[in-house]
Amino acid sequence: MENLKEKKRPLIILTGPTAVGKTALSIGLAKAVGGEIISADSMQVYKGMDIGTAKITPEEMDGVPHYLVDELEPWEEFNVVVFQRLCKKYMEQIYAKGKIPIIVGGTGFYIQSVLYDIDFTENEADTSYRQMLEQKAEDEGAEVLHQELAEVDPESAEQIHPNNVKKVIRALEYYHQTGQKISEHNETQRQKESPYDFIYYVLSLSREILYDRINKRVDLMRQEGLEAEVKRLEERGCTREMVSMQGLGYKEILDAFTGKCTMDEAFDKIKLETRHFAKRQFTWFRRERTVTWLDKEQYDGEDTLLAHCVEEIRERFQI
RNA sequence: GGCGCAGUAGCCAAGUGGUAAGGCAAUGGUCUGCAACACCAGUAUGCGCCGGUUCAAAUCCGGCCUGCGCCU
Repeated sequence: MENLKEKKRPLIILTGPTAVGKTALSIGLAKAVGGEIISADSMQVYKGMDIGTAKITPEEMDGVPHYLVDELEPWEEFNVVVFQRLCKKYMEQIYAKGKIPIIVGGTGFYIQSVLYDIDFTENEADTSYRQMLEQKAEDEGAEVLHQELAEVDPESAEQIHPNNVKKVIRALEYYHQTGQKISEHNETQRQKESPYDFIYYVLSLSREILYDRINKRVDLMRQEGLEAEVKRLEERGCTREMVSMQGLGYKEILDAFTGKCTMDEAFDKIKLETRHFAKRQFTWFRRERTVTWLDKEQYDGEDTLLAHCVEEIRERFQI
């Protein structure tokens, strides 16, 4: 057992709510410990979406290799499964170079998928059943689908609220494709131990300061031309239905373009929804097992914080 | 100074005698193929203040305070 543990490879995770300052810390960290960065961010993968995602610039990267930033076109689909596959691939490349992968980003679910190597493989692209269910939900109501789920997988039905149509459909789809209950599958996945020797940092700030930073950051995005950025994407054929255009800051401005609201309202909404997002991220990280909280206010400046992390990492991984 | 209207949670707001709707915000939570998604749960022993009528008052009566409008 002890032997097996020795074999686990090192992995550093740096996450935290949006606008907390992950990017700034990540570069110093990568340089100090010999790491390369893989972004765990559902929106920064997209090319042409720079301002609204507060994407790191090539200059800011300062020579540190980054993966999963600017890799997909906005009309391509990105989701956990794709993320997991690519992330694992890049991790292998990084290990092969004798470096340590550092996963940086705020999408908790993506991090979890790699950290615990969650098993998603069970079907191929056939979406007809799902589409049928979506149609059914629309025609007959969410309750009906939930009833169906209750018949095949009562545990899931109990856990998933009837109004949460997306999750109900996924559970039904899973059962349809595998003949097994997703509640059981989830339970076994939850028992998994991470195949990595990891340090999971969650950078945090008090709500008050963070919300203030979010508001200011959105104001800055507006100044830097977020509106023009969205316009460009729209001209290239991006629509609200695309995964990329569901990102914060994109869907709202698209709405303003179609006259659903004024531009001022759109920006206010972006601020509000970004704050909501940050709150959800806190909820996620709070219940995540084995995380190391890094409260920025407890440290005397970024350098001190960085030094603390570097020391901890070196000791832990013996480098 | 006089007359009129208004005063319900952080904000908007329903309620005209029977024991405080709703929305937003704030907060907490769920999440295992759309996750920057989707979804859920609370939040006024209290209706500007004081007193009165009544079995019962946010609702009626009186006074006061504050805001707005009009008049002098």
